[in-house]
Amino acid sequence: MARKPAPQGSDRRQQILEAALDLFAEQGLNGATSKDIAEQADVTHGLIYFYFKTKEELFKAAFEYALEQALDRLDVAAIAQSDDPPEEALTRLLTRVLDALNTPRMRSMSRLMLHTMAHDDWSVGPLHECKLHVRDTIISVVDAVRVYLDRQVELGRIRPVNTEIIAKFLIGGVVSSARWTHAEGRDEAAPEAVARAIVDACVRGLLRTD
Amino acid sequence: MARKPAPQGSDRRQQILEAALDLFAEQGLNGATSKDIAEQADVTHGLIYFYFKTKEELFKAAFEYALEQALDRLDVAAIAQSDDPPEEALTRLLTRVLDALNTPRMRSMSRLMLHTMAHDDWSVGPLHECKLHVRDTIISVVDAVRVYLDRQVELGRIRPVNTEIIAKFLIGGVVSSARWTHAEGRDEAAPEAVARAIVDACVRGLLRTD
Amino acid sequence: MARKPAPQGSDRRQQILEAALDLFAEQGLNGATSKDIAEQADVTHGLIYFYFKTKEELFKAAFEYALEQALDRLDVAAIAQSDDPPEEALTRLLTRVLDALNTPRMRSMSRLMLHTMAHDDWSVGPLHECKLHVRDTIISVVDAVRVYLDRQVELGRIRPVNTEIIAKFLIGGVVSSARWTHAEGRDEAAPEAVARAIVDACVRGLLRTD
Amino acid sequence: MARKPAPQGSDRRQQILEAALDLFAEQGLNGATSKDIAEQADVTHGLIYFYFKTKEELFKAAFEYALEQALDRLDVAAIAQSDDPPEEALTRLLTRVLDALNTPRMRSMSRLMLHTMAHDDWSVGPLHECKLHVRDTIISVVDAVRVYLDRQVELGRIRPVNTEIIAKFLIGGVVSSARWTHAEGRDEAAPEAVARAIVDACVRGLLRTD
DNA sequence: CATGAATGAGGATTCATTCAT
DNA sequence: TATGAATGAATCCTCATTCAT
Repeated sequence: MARKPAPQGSDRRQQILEAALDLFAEQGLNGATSKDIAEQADVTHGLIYFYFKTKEELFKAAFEYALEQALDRLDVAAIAQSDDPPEEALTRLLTRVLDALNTPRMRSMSRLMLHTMAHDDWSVGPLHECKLHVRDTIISVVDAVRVYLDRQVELGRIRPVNTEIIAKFLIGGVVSSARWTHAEGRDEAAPEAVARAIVDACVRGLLRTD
Repeated sequence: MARKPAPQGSDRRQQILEAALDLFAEQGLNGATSKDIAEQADVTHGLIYFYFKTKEELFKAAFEYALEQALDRLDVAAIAQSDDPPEEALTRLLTRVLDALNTPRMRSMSRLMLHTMAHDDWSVGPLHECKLHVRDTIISVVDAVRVYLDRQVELGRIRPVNTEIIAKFLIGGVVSSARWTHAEGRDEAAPEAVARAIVDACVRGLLRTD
Repeated sequence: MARKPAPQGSDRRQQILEAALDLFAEQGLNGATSKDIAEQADVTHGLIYFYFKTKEELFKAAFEYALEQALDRLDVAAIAQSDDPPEEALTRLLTRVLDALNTPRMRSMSRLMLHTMAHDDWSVGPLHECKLHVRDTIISVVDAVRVYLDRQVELGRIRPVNTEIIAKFLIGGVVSSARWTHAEGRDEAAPEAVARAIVDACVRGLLRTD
Repeated sequence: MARKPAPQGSDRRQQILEAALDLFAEQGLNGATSKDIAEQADVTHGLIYFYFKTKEELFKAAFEYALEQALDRLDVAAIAQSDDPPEEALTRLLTRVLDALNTPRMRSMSRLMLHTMAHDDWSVGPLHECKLHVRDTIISVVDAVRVYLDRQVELGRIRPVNTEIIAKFLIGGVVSSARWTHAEGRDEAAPEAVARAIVDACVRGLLRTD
């Protein structure tokens, strides 16, 4: 996931990548046509095939470009290594995820990932690599959370629970609820409030104990 | 140009709907071709257009057909009205959701919903109605959970929390984690164990209190 | 051109014929679909093929049905046999033609004829017969006028001119001008006034002689 | 998927236009398939849609291309401005019209116009524009004749008649008679002889005056 | 007679991809 | 590098026609 040095003189390549990312995210692999992408990138149709062998290659490239940006933003390493107590650390994590998903670019990303994961039959070729890439990315995020939780268990700060399940659940829950809220078109509490509410419930539990 | 009599007791419309559901779910609206659908439905290509005006109309019909089945299975009404204590009621709910998502049909459904929700520009026509339908379905499920939680708050069984956020989070989390687990290809703990782990963590809290 | 006795119980056949006539006239052979015709005839799609072997047969049948009506109305025999002086006889003729072309049915007819004549390659099958039929009809009308003119020449009432050319010219001119006027959407002088103006010019000549 | 270089000095757009003109004229908008047109133009099927957005757009383009040629040939301005006496001027006009209609291209044109005018329901889109174009063209020709006749009336060379009606009648008559004669398949007197006969009759009148 | 489901060939249109320039 | 004309396979959809009921 280290950033490949940009090929020489590749403003155009970059433009195409950005346009592709937007359009693929909005319309899917089939929905976005190479012509549309060229137009949006302000580039001639044929040029796409100078920089990318096929549309699927372009898809993969756009995908990787996006995933890189996303991971940079989330900074999962910091999560895993944090020593802050659960309430703080998790609130920070979920807030960051929610914030990330609120930029248009990341919303595109998120959609792209859905599209990608939803394909049963991309079992070969560039599209298969995409799926693997997405899977790895999700795993790396979930794992970071799991590592953090495991340590907290060791430290005796949280009860011994199935940390893998909980990690998936935390990330998945916050992503889904962000998506749904957006889809509903409702304005909603600020990301941080949401994160705080979720963390409060999960960390302290729902039961009334007083 | 001739006409083969319909095999006894076969409902071609139904066959088409089922085939469409599977293929749309796997490949999306654009990816699944009308020809593929016809083939899978064991029906001639042209017949699709006898029963459905356009591909989008078919998509919508398949969608509604699936959503109905899904809602029947989940039986959201029972959730809302339950008086069981949180631990039991929520475990039952999440187990049911996870179970539901484990049938191929429901997995198709779930994918179909992702595809559908992911489209920003279906703002008119049959596809728009699909989006609304999905949104309504999600809302109805989330609402059932919220209603249940609200009552438990009133009854003093759980702390006063933002029940809307928690409801979304619970449902979203379990759906996402199911999807990811499936995508990883790993076999995993039985749905009920997952549900129990999640409920245990959320209801009692993660913090060590002893 | 004698009227075939209507086949028993053939309201339906009649309905189909009428509907076909309207639609073919408006949209041409290819433009009007058998389904449209069935719908307009208030008859099921399949029934058309009980009464007519193919769409082309139907076209032909509708055509003949229409030509019959048209010829009845024009009563060309009366023209040929008239002994009235040119000014009167021709005014009457042209008026009748213009009147005929003003009913919707006849306007349909006229369009149908245009469509039909315009096809170079209907050289076999029912469509060829249609072309021949139209040609014969036109010839029969033109001939009636020619016969009348010839007689008037014999009688010394009109100068010896090429009566065939003049006959075609008279009929063609009045038909075309009717069509154009209609196409322009302008309201126009009454048919009789038009006929009178034309006849006046042609019969007395355009030159100032006083 | 490859690309053959355009044969030297060939204008594909032009080829398509010419082919479309011929086929539309012969078979109408629906009758002529895009595939046929491509074949006749010696061009691949897909290329049509590179130059023309839709078949209707192509129809319109072919039409306009043809109308332009036609108007150039007829040189209506010269008619309107002529000061020659009626007999000469009109004979020249009608001869030119008849000559024009004798080239295959103009015969195509004439048929195309028939097809076009015959459609009641082209009330929007490119086809509507076609109808308007045809109407304008006819009007411009008829008007040129009318202007000429009006002047001759002023000059006292011809009697005061309804020049609009007569102009339509002259043009319409000569066009129709040309069409019918062609449809009959008969060889016929030379265009000039026909024109002369018609003009002789109309200008001097049919009545015997000696 | 009448129905309407079923068929399959064919039509318009799109689009990924190539390649001469 | 960059262009845009050219290709052809594939797609959605229509429609004349048939036939069991």
